[in-house]
Amino acid sequence: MSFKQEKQLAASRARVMKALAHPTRIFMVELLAKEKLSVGDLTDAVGADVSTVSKHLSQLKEVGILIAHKEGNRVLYSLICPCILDFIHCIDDIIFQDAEKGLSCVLPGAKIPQREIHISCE
Amino acid sequence: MSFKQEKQLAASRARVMKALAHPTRIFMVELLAKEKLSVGDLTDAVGADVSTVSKHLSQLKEVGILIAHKEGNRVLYSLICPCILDFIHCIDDIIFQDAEKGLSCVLPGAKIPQREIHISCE
DNA sequence: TGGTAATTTGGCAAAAACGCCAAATAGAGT
DNA sequence: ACTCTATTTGGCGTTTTTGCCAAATTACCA
Repeated sequence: MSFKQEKQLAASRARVMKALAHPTRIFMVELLAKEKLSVGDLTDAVGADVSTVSKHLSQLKEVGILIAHKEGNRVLYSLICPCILDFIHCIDDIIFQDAEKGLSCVLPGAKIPQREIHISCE
Repeated sequence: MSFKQEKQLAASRARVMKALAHPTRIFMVELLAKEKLSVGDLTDAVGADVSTVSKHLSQLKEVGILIAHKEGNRVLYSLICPCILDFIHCIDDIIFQDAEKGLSCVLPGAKIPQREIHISCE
């Protein structure tokens, strides 16, 4: 792969990564891993302005993480690729490690939910 | 887990995610997955200002993705948690999907490198 | 057709991220 | 101590992201 192509790939990856790089958006992705939810549902769940939530969802849809379909009055969002969850849980390993080193900012005492499939971090 | 704790966890996750959400930083992480490299090595590899590269590396170190150790004159960085790679490759699934839908911005013809362990997307 | 609820869009001000320069720091060799 | 190389840090202008408001859009229902 050429240098230019490698850069391009990194840019694509960063684009997707960036869509996930926000507390509210990560939170919503996790909720959507369990079930389809409407914009209103998510707005209630995360406690932010509807328009803000809508824009966050657009970003996630834009990069292909979420898909939307209308159901009557509402728009239901759902997670396209469940592997995103493994993804997030891999991050948890890092957070956990950080916590052990006193580096992190996880709330002391907060338990990071266990996952079934563990991608071990050495 | 309380609402506040969930928010906190999402914030921690976003913090790590954000560190990865940059083309240059992702690129460097991938290089570092293969071998330890110095700031100078990476600067040459990515083609950016040294100070910029140094700051990018700091960010990755800050959140516990990289570790640094001095070797004589230089500072060698290396990847702490190899699962980051699975992580990145999961993103590739999304990019690939996007490409199929004509949504993405991957260079046409660019082959996304195959990985051994496939976390399938549905 | 008018009204209402759900969602998206445009706009804008505040905050954060970026990248380069110049200056400071740290180590190796002379 | 002096120099050279490697790296980090401070500063600063530019760009991007964020979040709220108000206005527009869409679908349902009377």
